[in-house]
Amino acid sequence: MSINHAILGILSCRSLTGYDLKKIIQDSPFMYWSGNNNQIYKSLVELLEEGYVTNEVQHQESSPSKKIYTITAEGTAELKRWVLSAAEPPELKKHFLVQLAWADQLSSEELNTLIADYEEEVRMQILMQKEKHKRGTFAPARTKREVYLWDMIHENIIASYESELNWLEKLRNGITN
Amino acid sequence: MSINHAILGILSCRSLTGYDLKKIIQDSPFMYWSGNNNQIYKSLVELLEEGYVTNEVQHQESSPSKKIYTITAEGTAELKRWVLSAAEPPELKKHFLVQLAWADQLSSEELNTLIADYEEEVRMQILMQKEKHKRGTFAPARTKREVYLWDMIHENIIASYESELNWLEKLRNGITN
DNA sequence: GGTGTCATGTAAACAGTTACATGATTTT
DNA sequence: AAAATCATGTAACTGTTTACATGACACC
Repeated sequence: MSINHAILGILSCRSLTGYDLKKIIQDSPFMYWSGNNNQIYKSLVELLEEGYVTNEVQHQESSPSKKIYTITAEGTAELKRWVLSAAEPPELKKHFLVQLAWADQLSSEELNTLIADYEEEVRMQILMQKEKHKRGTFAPARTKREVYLWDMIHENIIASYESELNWLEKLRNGITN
Repeated sequence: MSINHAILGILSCRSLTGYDLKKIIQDSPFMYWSGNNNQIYKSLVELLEEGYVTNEVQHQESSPSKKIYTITAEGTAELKRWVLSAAEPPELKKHFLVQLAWADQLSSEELNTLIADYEEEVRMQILMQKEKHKRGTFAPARTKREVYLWDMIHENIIASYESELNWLEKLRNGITN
């Protein structure tokens, strides 16, 4: 459950509430967790127990009270330790490939429709990612290098989908109707 | 839980035991489930209850008895229904991007090491995929088109990793040490 | 004598999703 | 009048992983 580390990362930029974190994670293209309440609020309790964050309750008139979470020195150290930890290969779960594997029972028309539907989905993802990036809800820019890294993260995601589109074109060309 | 459908797909090629299915799924590059016992044997019970498969117990001298599962007509119909169902976008969970997002606190050397480690991981994945493909434990080849589809599935995975390597090169070039 | 393969299954834990619950304010 | 936003949290379920359990045989 490394959403804890993602939360630590976000909190290393600025202090936020669980509600804020939830929105940031839901809107993020690369923090791939759904960002549901259960995950966020549980993680924050854990991080609190481990001493990686502290919180300050802020009562507000005419609004529910907030808990503003702030990273501690131990939290910052743990974040760095984790960032340096062993890189893992990407987890690529392509449901579509499993469908395609058993698609030989389909007619040419059905197969073409299936492929077209997937292509449509991929194009939609690209649009959504670009839209998210333009609106740019949350992007730290503490140094030039950090701005570059975040741009490259965005590019990575776009490149993945575009590689998928290239493959789809080749797939389509190879299917003799 | 669409591992059920993947199992139906495999059984549509030939009748197999849970143990066989486990090995096939574990060795498969695109059937992304871990293929642990719990998943396989539970799925088979479910598929049996739904009437999508039947099984035949085969007692063996000097070996544990087998249950050989065979797909039914309803199973074949369900498989086709699922193959035609709405295509989903790929699920790309890149742990590394989350690390990179908070990597600005690292020194140039540390960052380079992190990137090099990831590149190594990706290269390793490519080798493993190609090795799996060469050994080719399970690949249906009932028609020319099916052979083509399975080749393209393999190519898709390789292309994904290669796109990652291209991006890594660009990332490395853009980092001014 | 230890490890690996064949073959079945269960238990416990962890991760993740959807939905529920509250309650005030603001927007449509 | 209904829906969305702010803000917290819980409950129930599904999915997934790791580990346990059995037992015979084959290989080194």
